Amino acid sequence: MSRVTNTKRVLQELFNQQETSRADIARDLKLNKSTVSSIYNDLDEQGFIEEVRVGHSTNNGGRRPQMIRLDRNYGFVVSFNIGANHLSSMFNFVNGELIRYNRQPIKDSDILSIMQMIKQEIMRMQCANETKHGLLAIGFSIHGIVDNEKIIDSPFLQLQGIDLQQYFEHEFHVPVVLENEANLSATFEHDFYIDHVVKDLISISIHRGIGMGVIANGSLYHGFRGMAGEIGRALTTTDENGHEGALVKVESLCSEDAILKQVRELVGPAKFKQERLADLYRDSADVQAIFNRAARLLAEVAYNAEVCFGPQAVFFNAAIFEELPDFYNNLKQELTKLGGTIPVKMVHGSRLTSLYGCASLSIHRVLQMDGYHLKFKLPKEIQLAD
Amino acid sequence: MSRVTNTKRVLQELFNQQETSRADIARDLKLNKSTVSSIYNDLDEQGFIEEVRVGHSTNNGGRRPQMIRLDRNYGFVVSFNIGANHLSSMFNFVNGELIRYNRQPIKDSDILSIMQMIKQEIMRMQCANETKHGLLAIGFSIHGIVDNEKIIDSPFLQLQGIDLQQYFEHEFHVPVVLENEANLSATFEHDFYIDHVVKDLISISIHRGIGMGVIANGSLYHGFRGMAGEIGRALTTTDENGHEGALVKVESLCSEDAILKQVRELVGPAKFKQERLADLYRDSADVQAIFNRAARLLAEVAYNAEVCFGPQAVFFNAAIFEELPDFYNNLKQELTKLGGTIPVKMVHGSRLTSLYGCASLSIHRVLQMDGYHLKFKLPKEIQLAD
DNA sequence: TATTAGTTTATATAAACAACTAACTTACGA
DNA sequence: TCGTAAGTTAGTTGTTTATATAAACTAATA
Repeated sequence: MSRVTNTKRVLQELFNQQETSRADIARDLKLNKSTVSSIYNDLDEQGFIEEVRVGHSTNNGGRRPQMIRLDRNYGFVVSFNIGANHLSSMFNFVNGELIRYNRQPIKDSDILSIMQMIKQEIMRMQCANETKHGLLAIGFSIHGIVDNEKIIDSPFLQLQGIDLQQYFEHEFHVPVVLENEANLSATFEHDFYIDHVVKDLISISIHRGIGMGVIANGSLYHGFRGMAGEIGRALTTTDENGHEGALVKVESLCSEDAILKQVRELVGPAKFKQERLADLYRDSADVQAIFNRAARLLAEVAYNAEVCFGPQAVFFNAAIFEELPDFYNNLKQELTKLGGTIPVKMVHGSRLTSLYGCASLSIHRVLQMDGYHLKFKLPKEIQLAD
Repeated sequence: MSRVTNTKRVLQELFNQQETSRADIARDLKLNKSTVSSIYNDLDEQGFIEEVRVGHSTNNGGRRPQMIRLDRNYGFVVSFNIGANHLSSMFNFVNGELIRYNRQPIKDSDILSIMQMIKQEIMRMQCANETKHGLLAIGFSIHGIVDNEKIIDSPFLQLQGIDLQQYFEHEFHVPVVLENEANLSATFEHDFYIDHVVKDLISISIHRGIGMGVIANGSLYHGFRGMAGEIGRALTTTDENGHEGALVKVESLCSEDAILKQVRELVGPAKFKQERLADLYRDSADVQAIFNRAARLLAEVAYNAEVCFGPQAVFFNAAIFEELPDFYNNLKQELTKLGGTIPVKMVHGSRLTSLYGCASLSIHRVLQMDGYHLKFKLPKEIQLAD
């Protein structure tokens, strides 16, 4: 093993254990104590190490270990999600812990003014910075196809030829990472859901469109030209009343946007604005019908994915499920009907998943730990329910 | 880099170039000439190297290189495919080249007598052996679910509790590998179709059942408990005449076995035996209808897979396509109708793909090169057509 | 004579090893 | 109860060993 590899393995150990010691690391990695000691000194010099406390001896006695962990004050990363009406931003310490989450409305959808907001947001945090190295990386959660750090298609955001990565790398002199939103949610579920080792999972995101992120063999799977998991673009027929309908995209029928649009058209814009979605659902069989069809379609899509990938678990990220648990329960029933057998999980706090996933991606990049599994603590704002 | 890694990289280079030289390897791997020289001597001692010819100098002069390649006479591997009526076996040199292919009928389907045949087949080759190390590994192509070298489910072959791996490892003292048939075909397409670099592909096999093998990020994807690609088990409705039918497995409608059974029932056993399948197809609209439905179903399945995985190419391995090209063309049309855009390839010589894939797997195992891409020469008995 | 292939020798890096110090627990005798 | 010896564990400091590189070599060409 080369020095570089061993250093990465020590850093990984430092990251993944709550706290550890040099002796522990040597035992776990089957390295000599002196090797670990040497690498430790390198890492310490770079500011990666925080001494937590002095540990206990065993019952047999012996010198007490100095317990250490990754120093979260090494630096921070920031992630952005440009939504339909809001710009979400999240700052995280290098260990993934939350520093600040913010969600601000976007008045006009002009890309330049959004970029201005992003810049301000970063500069504000840079002023308040108390970490050793400050800003380490910037990440963007993209609602579109991303291949090899390049945005191939961005249906919901007009970029007007602007290269986000290039601009912000020049502005802040740190790496800028771009990744598809569903892929980032999948990354979140893989890296933060660490009670169980899940190396193969799919994560279905339902927001303005529908996307699926895939973790295969413990790492994100992009497919050719980033096309993996583009299930929203799958075609289905609009066969409503028995007679065969036209071929349309799945997401034009059961994305959050599409569903809300159907409900709005059904109940009228006034009532739609006044009442809560849950009330509209409860009181109207017609509204329920819209959701039932969406649930059926989503179940089909999820079932197909389950058969193809044979994952260990399926995750759903959808604010509309949180708002309307009946919708989710309906979907689960439809899935069972089709023959689905894999555990299905629903994320409470789906607004945050792609940002946390983005933080993980940035941190991997900054630490040059791509391909290494870093385990993050599940934030308390997010729950994974059945 | 450690010695072990560098040795593997040199061996990989030796494998993947038709012929090369020490100087070339040093340049390609960016290693020092002396490092390569040292590793070369190790490999030479082990018998991996064959000196081919003395190369040419450049126009500037200079000593001529000694051209070398992997010595195929290092040893051989053997692969078996236990089919419905036949036992296929294939012997390959360590570089993947064919030594012998054999297909013999199985009189009774008793597992013990099949094992006896396998043993004899191997011993016969061991007698004729002229390679340095003889038999290196034994592989089995399994029509069923395999997880982590264990057969989870084998619907077409009654194993009666016999552990193939354990038995043959004890008998011949070489590693025995087990892998799913569709996965092996996918491995073949990945490792032998080397004109284009294809890191993400799916390979659909239609024989007694229907299976899909997946190469993701350049390596075989198994999914949780080997369940990836079990598309034959997907459910579909038997909605024939407008009214909704029962849920049945896809492979119960469009596997080769299922199709032939339907045709036999339609035309009667006598006629089915006498005439060629192509003639039956040409002469009967009813027979065509059976195939058309199968084509539609297969297109659906393939399209779903394409959307989920976003592969660079889709391969079909099916003897029935070779026998009936119209069936395949039909499938391609249906795929286009659904919106498929990915290149589709059909394998001529599909009987051999899983055996060649198995050889690749065994060779990877023997050389301890798992995770390294070894490029094999496409055998002339197999063509990949559009 | 310049150039390239490949080997030999010397040197630097880094991992393992062995022996060390530091700091603890336990057992036991006074 | 105290004190001390024996045993255990953490972590450091030379020393040895493995291995990659660099430099200097030989061999063989245009």
